[in-house]
Amino acid sequence: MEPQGSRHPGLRHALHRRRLRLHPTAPRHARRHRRALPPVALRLRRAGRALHPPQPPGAPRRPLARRRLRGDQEAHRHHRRRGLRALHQRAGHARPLRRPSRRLGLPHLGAGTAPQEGAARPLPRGPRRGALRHLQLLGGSRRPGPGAAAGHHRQAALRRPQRPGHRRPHRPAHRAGNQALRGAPGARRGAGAEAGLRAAHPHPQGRRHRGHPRPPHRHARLRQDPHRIAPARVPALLPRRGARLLDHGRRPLRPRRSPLRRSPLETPLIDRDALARELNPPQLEAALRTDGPLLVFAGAGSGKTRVITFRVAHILDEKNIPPWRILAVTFTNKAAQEMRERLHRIVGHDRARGLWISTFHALGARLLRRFHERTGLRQDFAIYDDGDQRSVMNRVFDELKIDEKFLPVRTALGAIDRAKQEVLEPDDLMARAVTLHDKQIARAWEAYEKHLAKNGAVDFGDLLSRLTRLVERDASVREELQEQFQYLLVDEFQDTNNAQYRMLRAMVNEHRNLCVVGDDDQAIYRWRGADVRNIQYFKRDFPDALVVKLEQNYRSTQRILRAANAVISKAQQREGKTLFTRNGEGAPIELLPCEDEREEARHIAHGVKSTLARGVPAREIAVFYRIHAQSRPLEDAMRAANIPYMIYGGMRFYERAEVKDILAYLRMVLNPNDDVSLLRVVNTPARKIGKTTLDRVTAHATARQTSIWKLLATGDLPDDVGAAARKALTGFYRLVGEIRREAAAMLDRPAEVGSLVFQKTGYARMLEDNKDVENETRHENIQELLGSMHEYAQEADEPTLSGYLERVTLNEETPEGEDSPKVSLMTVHSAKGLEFRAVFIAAMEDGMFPYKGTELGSDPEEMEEERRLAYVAITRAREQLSVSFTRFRQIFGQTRINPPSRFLLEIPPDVLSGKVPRRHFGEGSTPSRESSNTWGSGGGGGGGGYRVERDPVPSRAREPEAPVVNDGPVLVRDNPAVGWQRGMRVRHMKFGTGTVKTVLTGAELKVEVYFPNLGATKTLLAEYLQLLG
DNA sequence: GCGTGATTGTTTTTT
DNA sequence: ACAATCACGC
Ligand SMILES: Nc1ncnc2c1ncn2[C@@H]1O[C@H](COP(=O)(O)OP(=O)(O)OP(=O)(O)O)[C@@H](O)[C@H]1O
Repeated sequence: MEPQGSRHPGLRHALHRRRLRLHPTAPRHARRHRRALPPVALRLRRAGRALHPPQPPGAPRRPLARRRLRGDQEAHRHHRRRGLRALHQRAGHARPLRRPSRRLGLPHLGAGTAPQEGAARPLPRGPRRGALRHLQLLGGSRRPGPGAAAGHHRQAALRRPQRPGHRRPHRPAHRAGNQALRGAPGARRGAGAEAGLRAAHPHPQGRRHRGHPRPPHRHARLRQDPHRIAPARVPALLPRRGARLLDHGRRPLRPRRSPLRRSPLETPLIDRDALARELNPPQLEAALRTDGPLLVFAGAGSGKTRVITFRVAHILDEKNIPPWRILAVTFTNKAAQEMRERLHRIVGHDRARGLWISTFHALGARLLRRFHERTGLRQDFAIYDDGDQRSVMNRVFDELKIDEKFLPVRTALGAIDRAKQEVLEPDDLMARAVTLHDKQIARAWEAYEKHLAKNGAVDFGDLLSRLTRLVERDASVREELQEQFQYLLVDEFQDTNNAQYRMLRAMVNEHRNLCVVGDDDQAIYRWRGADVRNIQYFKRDFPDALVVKLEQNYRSTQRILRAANAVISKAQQREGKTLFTRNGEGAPIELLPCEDEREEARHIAHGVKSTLARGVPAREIAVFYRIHAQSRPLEDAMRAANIPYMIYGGMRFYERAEVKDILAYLRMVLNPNDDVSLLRVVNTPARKIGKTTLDRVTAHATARQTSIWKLLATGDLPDDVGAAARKALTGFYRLVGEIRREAAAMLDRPAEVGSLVFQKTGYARMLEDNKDVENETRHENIQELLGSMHEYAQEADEPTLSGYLERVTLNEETPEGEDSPKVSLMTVHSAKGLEFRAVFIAAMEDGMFPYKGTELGSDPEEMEEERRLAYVAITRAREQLSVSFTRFRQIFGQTRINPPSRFLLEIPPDVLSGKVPRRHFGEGSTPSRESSNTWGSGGGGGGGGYRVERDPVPSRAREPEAPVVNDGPVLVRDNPAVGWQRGMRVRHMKFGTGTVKTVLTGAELKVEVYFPNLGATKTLLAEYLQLLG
């Protein structure tokens, strides 16, 4: 297998690079340059959006009149008025997807047979769709894409191996849930994982399992079942949510993947019987009680999302409510995507079309565009990301002469963001400002808003606060929305903030059909302003709400659940809930003690390999870490082990300078008054427009209360701008003007505009002139960007440049999915809501996970959130969970020595494969090199533990650059304080007593010590410290 | 105006 | 470790 990896949105994808033949840089070669400029052979593809659901093959595009759904009529009028301008969000449009008609290797789904929400099914395999699409592209029904990018795309597609269609067993492959591993679900029912749980339910045997009666003891099942379904034959064994990740969110666009998609008519309606089959009694109640307020309050894996999806299905199918009257929202893109996907699966693409399923932010963007004239925004307003915000704020600070030392820009922006979460305005902040600091913030905010307005932009926070304010204050908007949205549903409600909750409350109409679903134990976004108390507020505000509790977990093994429950039970404030499972005991949770993070990564890679060897498909395996910075060694190890993996988040593709440059030009195409974008690119490529000139022009623009562009247009430049600079500025003005004129006719083809920009601005030339590897990479990245635009244009209903830019800033762009399954690497935060058969959690150490809250005097709430995060992490696992921790960890340029996570110590020993050592060095025992892998009690313990053979060659971490790691034990032996570690009490002759915060290694052993009486942390040589107690 | 080398922070998690 | 910013010299 080819090593491959990808990062999304900033994808690293070596294999793909090769396929694309964009350039021959070998991954290894490329990697060398990653530091400076990660080589990104990003293959972004426009992901499926429920907002723009596809149409089945051959389905005629619905007539405009019908597609133009109520709520968007107004927007549509605008659209007409303004031509093709920036109208990209409308319900219910679909571009016909060209794909082969499929035959289904499925038993007939009888009427009334509810499709399994989470269940994947065997699918017929036609030619690869991606390839097909491209072939058709070549066929020329579409205009040729932009230059090289499109060409590469096409060629790449052509070159990609075309696997022959696989034969699928003629039975619905249920998801390989922990239960039901043998009893194939009833064909009749098309049921999923829970099939095995229902004694009453018939169990027609799958071919493979014929003759294996369901074992009487569920217990034994997990461990015993040797009959894992071979992954290769059952691609349908997708992780429920992981599927989205790995299948790259295009599922909704891929009807052929769904067995339900033979034709819309064959997607069975979700009638009461179907519901009753698919849901347990409390779930059923929650799904059926469509009217009035409802709170589903339940632990992880209890089927909350399932309730939402079936409830929507029920509203659609039984109550015949048109889809555009149903709004389902959550906080993260992933959760939204998940709902969307599941809904499409159970209800079919056709009936799901037009549902409003989105994140709060995307909803904000969509509605603000629809009502833009009520808020004084342009319809195609830009959305500013962090960097843009910072650059606006820098300018404001210059203007107001605020000293960054006194008030860091990030502090100001943070305060503003928080204020926006509370739907406040600058005046409110000013009114409650006490200190000069507060006042400066309020002043800065005011100026900041002026700049946004002038630039025709909003920031992330605005998407929420402006919409909330609008709905709360503008009666006509409110009425319109209340009229439109008859049913509101919120997933992950515990992670909503004030603005979001208020938005919901304002949008709900007199019927109050608001269903919220959440789990206080999974509240992990407090740091972003989310407030779990919204659950309480909901009960207060809707006292007659039906509260449904779900207590059965359908996801995890007994052991995993016990571990999770143990960790969360120690949480300070929680409502408390029961959560049990009828699933099997499962394998012990495997402990992987490691020397350092490289070894840890190798162990994990090894573990992943064995898991794969056991037949668990790659897409059912995930590695979690607390922070992105941990991903690198993991990636390296995966690559070294030839494990296909995919990584999420981290350094984003769209944050790369060259990409942002092009995007900035594109924003200028839409709105040249966008000073932020202008300043970004005015001298890129270099045009001899220097800082001095720009400072002057900027100041002038501020003084004139106008945009830089307008100054250029009128020639109203400050006197002290010299002739050369003037000329350069005029040149830039002309250039952008020309581009804009040319682009005007192709705003519906973003990639062409992108290509135009790339060429005309001289950006392409700049990269070609100096052909070093970095520039090649940049070039490649831009090609990828163009490729993603092209994809977007192909798959969006109504592609617009503004629509593309919005997708990018809202992070909705998802990575291209090769069909090859991949192991997922992601942060725990991104994992929320997903589930995997096998999960590896890295760095379970105090100081890494929990990452925060371990220091003296830190907010206890931080630790609480870490705990909940640990709960989330553990509960993602269905069958197998491995946790690792290291003795030495190099992170942020330091080597730290952390004890194993306190959360591990709280897990009952009987669910673990071994003992968790309390600290790294046992009393008196100086770990020697050869025993370094067996400190603690090693991973031997219960079944499933494996030992990773020691690398005969010393790992790089132990080579010269980190001699202390090598000699660690020796140094430690030299010092009476055996084994320094965090949390130790020490005395220093000057500073008194303190607590060890961090153990650093270098030429000498240093530690960071916090001295409470000083209120400060000092870095000291360990030899000056005396160990207490 | 531009390129360089030094310095200085900064590194959680997401929209 | 690393990026972004700054100071300096051409
Ligand atoms: N009644 C049921 N019968 C069979 N399977 C079920 C049932 N309810 C839920 N499941 C399955 O259990 C798993 C967890 O469900 P779901 O994701 O909806 O839970 P959740 O409460 O949203 O979890 P989380 O809070 O962790 O996001 C899914 O695979 C789902 O299909």
